[in-house]
Amino acid sequence: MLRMSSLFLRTLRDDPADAEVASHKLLVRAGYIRRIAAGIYSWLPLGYITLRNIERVIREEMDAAGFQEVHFPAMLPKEPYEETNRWSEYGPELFRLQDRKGADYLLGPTHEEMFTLMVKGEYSSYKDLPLSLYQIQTKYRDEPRPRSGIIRGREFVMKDSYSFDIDDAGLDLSYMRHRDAYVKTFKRLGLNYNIVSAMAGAMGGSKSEEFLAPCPTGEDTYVLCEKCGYAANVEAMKTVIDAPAARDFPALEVLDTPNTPTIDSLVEVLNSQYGGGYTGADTLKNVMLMADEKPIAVLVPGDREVDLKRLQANLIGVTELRIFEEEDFAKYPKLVKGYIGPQDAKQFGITLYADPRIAPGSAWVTGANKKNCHARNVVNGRDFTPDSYVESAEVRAGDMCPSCKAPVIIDRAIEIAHIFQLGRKYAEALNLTVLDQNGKSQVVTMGSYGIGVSRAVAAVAEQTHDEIGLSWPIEVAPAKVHIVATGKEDKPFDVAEKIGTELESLGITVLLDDRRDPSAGVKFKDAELIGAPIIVVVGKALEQGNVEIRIRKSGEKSESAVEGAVSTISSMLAKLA
RNA sequence: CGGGGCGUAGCGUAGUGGCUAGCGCGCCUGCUUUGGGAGCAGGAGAUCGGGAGUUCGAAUCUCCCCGCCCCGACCA
Repeated sequence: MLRMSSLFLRTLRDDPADAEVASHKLLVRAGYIRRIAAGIYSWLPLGYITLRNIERVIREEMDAAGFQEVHFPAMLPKEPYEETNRWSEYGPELFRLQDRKGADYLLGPTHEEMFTLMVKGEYSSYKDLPLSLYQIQTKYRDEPRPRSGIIRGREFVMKDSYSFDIDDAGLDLSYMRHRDAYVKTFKRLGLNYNIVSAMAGAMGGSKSEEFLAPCPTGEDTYVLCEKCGYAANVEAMKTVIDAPAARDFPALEVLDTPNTPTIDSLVEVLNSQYGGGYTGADTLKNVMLMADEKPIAVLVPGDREVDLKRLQANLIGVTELRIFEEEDFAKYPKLVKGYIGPQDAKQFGITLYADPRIAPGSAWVTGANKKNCHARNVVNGRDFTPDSYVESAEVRAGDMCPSCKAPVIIDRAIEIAHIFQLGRKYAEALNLTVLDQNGKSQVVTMGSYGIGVSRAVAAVAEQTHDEIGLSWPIEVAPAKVHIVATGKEDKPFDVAEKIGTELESLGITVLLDDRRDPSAGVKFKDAELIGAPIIVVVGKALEQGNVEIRIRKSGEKSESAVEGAVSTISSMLAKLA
């Protein structure tokens, strides 16, 4: 039983000056965490219990799914990461250090290499697979900008699992087993979340999903269809548009449009000189980019920006993408800045990509590749032909849901987990193979599955707190019941002690406020700030032989006879679970 | 890395060249109080982020450095 009289805890009346988001403010005020350096936090007793509760739930679900826990060091030698090239690819985000001999080490940002090598060291037959291993470990990433307290730290706790299979069908199965385990885990943690399709991207896998906990202070934006439940990362959002009606457009016509280097200025001139009714959406923006130092043009509707992240995620095989700079324009003098059109892309030696919104057969107003001139009735398929289509235009609220065509919303969320099918990238790089039935060597295929454990503490706090403090779900709370004894007599303290002891004997964790000095008000405020799901007040009601039971979340209050209090509380807890 | 803001006691803060750096919370002692962050009295606690400089005199002005927060870039 935790006792407030001796608990290492100091709650704060004021919000810390360096905190912005609710979880950060409240976790500091309630004495759960303290900042040590940017993105690096210490856990005080209440915080550490909470963190371990989340770990416990995760561990139980992992074990129940048949995954086995192992543990790696946080400090690792450079060599495995050199073999997969990540020693250099990870860049400045990797914490590096040297031993006394000058040998290079790193603090693990993620452990694919180590798991791969561990399995390689032990197993060599298809009969050993499938296998899933996991660990709960402190990770280190020197983030360019740690933020929001514990939500994005440079040191954080992560549960990472890896699956090993002989073939793709096995990987699919392992993936689904992890996905199911995550669904169970987050239900127990009381988190609201959406499972969102994501881009496997640089990790080189085929399938990837993120578990996003919606919350206004989240740093990830994603697309959600409230009608059918479709959810996708902005990068992975598929564009659907109604196919344009087939019709014959008049021949391409070059217009005199002086001083119209921007879409806005163009629309204004079009409407004043060439008949009204034009909007930005009728124009075609031709954005010049360098993809691995090769020029490409990306076509998007004039009223939308190119979303570089989205483009990059969908441009397979391109590692460096940047917008054209002055010197690039200097190398391609035929490109007239502000008046570029796709008509002459082939002639200029530029690869032409189009967003799916630039549908075949659609007609546009676009640059005429001549200063102060634009062209209209520029038809896709007649006057220009994209080399390929790629999702590149920004996604907006109101865009059509790809599965049910209802307008989608854009929502913010905290990424609490990411699962993906890695495939054979690491197994190949580190030569993890097993012999198959025919005695032939096969490269193992892998999946990788992460949960941000310390981040989950913040995510739960974000989703469950209210104006007066934290308010934990039962499985997460540092104590399920917070008993407050008030008054100056011994009796309430004795009764509180007795109820606490009985609850603990039933396996119900208790935080007992047995402090004699602070006034009742102080104790109530602290209890509300700390956020145990049930607050029991032993005080005034004792005159009638009662204790007061409060549900933290709903604010609901009731009284119960002292004798029946323990069973009342335990059945209330069962109902809250 | 670009832009903005900040750094004074454990926490929140006042103090734009002049006396011993002020206040609130918290902490200690005593008395009173005890169901919504109590009252009175007394007390401890500060290299004013660090260094250099200007000045008779620097928390305050100048320069350099360090750290922190926010927006952006970036980010399994």
